[in-house]
Amino acid sequence: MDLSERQLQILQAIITDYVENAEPVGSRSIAKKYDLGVSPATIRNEMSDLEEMGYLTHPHTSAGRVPSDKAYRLYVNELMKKKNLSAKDKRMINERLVASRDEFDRTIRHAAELLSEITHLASFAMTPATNQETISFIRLLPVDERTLILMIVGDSGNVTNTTLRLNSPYTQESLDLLSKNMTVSYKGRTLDDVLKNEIAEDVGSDIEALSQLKGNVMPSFLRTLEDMLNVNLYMEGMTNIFNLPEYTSIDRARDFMELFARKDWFTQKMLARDNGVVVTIGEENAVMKDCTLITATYHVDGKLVGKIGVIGPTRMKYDEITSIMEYLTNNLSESFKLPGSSGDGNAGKDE
Amino acid sequence: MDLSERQLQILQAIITDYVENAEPVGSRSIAKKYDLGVSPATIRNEMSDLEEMGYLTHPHTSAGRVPSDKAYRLYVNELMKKKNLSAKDKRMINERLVASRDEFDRTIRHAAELLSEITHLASFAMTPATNQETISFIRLLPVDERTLILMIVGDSGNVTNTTLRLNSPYTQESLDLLSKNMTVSYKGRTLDDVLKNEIAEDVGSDIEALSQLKGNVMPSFLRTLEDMLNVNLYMEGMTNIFNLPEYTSIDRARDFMELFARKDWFTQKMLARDNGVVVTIGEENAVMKDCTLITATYHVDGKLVGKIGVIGPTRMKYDEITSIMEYLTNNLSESFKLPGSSGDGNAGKDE
DNA sequence: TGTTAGCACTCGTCAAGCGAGAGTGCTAAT
DNA sequence: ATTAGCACTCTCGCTTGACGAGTGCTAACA
Repeated sequence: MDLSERQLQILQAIITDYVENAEPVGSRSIAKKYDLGVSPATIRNEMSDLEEMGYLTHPHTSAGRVPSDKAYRLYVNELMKKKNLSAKDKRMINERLVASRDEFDRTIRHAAELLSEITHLASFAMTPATNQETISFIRLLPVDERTLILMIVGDSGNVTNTTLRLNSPYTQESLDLLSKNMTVSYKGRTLDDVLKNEIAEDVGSDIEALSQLKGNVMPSFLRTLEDMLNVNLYMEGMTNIFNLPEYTSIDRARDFMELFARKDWFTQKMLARDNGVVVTIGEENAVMKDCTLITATYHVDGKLVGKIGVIGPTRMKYDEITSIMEYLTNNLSESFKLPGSSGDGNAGKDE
Repeated sequence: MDLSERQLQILQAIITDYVENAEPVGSRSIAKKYDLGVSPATIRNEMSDLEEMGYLTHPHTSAGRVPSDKAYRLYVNELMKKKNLSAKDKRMINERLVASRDEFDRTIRHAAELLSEITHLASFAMTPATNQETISFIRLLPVDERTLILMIVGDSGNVTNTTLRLNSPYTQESLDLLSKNMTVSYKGRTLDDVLKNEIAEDVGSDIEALSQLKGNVMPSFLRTLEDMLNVNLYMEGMTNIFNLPEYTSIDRARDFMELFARKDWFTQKMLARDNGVVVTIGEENAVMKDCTLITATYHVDGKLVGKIGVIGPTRMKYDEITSIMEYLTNNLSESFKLPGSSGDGNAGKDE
């Protein structure tokens, strides 16, 4: 059963008012503030119907109405109009977001800070998931007779390296051989794949020196792969929620803060979300049943996908926040194109 | 004016009781629980004197007494007896603290987790400050015609490296030359020194190619030094404080949580503290005036110094917590000795 | 038939008042 | 110097009553 035009207007008014004031809104105040051309009594009747349909709830008999998750969902899907960023917010992002590929993590973290500053909510940002990245080549570089650098180059140009110190000296030949050896074995395979299957694989080799070197290198190799796979999560502005009336109860505040302590879990949940701007409201979301979570994705070289997000009470300015996040992720994606590339981010890439 | 034996006993009893129950303690309950052989009235008189001397305070006329910062200070300095770790805590540390030099940061973080789990308070751990570390040598390693690895080796064996991608190709000779060049310039100088003075120094060189390469490398070099200097701070168990009666007020809880958001500032404050086990109570400490902060130091190779710490209300079990921290830092220091070294951690080190 | 005015009713909040309980501080007796 | 006794103070929990906000229903109206 569809809602009438008037019901939609009333619902919209209630949502607007409640988002603003965080207090149950009554029929009279709607009639006064929003010019709907009907009396409070009529509004009351409509409200009663809306409540029956599940769009509104009632804290207690004589309180005003509060929008339900379902109402917000309707609002986000149908009623919400795209909002233009305020000049102030736009300027803030343009001036303060100094994105640089070289300092990837710092940029990401910065974006999260900015996001929480603008929205006055808690926010986070994650570096891209790299489990679909494939290995281009592996190289071992000599440092001194017992020290070497292990370098892994991924297909998106992602380069990671670690320094290893062995218990015994190695030879230059075995180093070169192992480099080739490993490159042949792993080239084109995804990090995920290698990490999961490599433990079982045999390390054996004909040449004694090589075999020994490989035995020394493999643990570091696997650990480095793991590091490459790790998604970094930065959470910012968690304490912002203390300013919101819904978090004056210690218990809710505590629950919220627990997110901080469960970063790994949270990261997993966020990785599982779809790309693009995604809004999950209240019960819809698996993280905090009484919060709304909005995530958006940015791209690196038009390929790898990272996420940023905002967490707050279901009562939030959906239109503004989604616009801000869209703008911000577009900016990030633009900054993270390969240098010199113009279009899809694949030009100028050759190994 | 010194305290009498009886006054000390009473003070001790009040502290013990208050630490346990978090409620103002009255004369009657002390007389009952602790066998001091005097009546409540006598205790009342003594309490009154103790209050006059500043060891106790009075929330209001008809409440019991609460120990002041000064009382805790006296307790920590004079009254407190070293406590043996409970077998349970000892076992927990021994079993769960898998310290490994290779995964330094993870170990440190783990230590913080453990500490907050045992003490049920908020805790933190910092990686060592490296500002006194000196540079041993610098090396540039070729990867492909535009990519190279910059490696900086410190005197304590600390190795850091970054991958650089240049806009234009470089030559092998200029690479070798620059490596030597930089090593000569920076060998023996502290990271701090180089970082502070290098921006001013002239990049100029006779050879054009070298000069250009150097211009490309220097920014990364400086940034990498900065990374080496950065102390990592891990905070754990912040939400533990929600279980304490002193943090049922949202405002205090918020103030506490703000620490999370001010990690840089916090790190600076912690670096400024003395080594060893340091207890600062309430007003004594510059971080949170109504908290107690206990820090302790661990050593790496008997040289670099990192810190772990506990933050909580002034009402805490000083004896237990200091013992735990001492035990934990000893364990860490032991684990972070150079492999193969026995005594001062300087054997087996040769470049 | 949809809309509205009127009114009784419900519920939460706030302030005031009261009694109980805990603890002190003083005084006088030991 | 210590202690028993007692008046006094203050908090806490409970109840009460007034007030305000808001609803839901009914009857009148266009």
